[in-house]
Amino acid sequence: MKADAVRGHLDGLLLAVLEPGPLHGYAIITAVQRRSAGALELRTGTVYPALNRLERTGLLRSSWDSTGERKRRRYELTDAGRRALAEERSAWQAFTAAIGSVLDPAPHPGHAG
Amino acid sequence: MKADAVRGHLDGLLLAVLEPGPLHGYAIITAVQRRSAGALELRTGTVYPALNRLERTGLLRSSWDSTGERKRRRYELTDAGRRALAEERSAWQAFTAAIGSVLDPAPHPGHAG
DNA sequence: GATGGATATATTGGCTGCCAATATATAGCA
DNA sequence: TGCTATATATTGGCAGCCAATATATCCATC
Repeated sequence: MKADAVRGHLDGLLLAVLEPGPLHGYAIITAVQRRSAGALELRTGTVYPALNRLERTGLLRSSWDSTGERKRRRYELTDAGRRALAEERSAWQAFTAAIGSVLDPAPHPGHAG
Repeated sequence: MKADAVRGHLDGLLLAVLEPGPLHGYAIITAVQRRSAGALELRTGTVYPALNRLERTGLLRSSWDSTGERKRRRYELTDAGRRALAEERSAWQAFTAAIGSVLDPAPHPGHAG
């Protein structure tokens, strides 16, 4: 998978892995990696600024998790974030349909043949 | 569809619309638009440099079409272009599988419940 | 014969958005 | 004391597409 591949779809990825429940940044990275079977290896320079931005725009909320060990920032979806995730999913459907139909055109469906 | 959406997939689109037969640049743009049901509107500033690049790298070959009317440059796939198209298609499959599996994870298939 | 739109090709400058590199710090193991 | 994994953060760079612009022909309309 080429490095730049997630361009334009990053927000959806981050929101999606946070859907089941809160995670901290590092765990978000490993979750994306795991769920994509190793295909997507996001960089910290990609993820942390993005999380920050998503919090600024109200799609995520964060809190410092001090339950014991290392300091972690725990991110969770807001209601707006859940709505945005739904939009990202339908945008993804539209995107793959558009590119897919050019890449592999359906051979004239409909009107009997 | 956001303007920047084709980023990273442009070459595949151009190669794909040329698969059935040669086209000139303007027709390539309208073909992409038609095959995507209007979702993808490529710009000349996107397409012409890309066609040029694809010719330089040997995936396309071009010739000036002087059969009558307006001057047109006719592009067609080379053998390398056909191979590249096949690669673009499998890369697209891998890409959509990767993003898709993060965006809509399959709920634990296999190993019985 | 002038205007305007569709067809057709081409180039330049700019910006978005992700990556690579780098920095810092803790914890556990050898 | 050194190595690896965990954990967060920032900076600089640049690939790649778009917007804007330029040119030219053909055809319809006025």
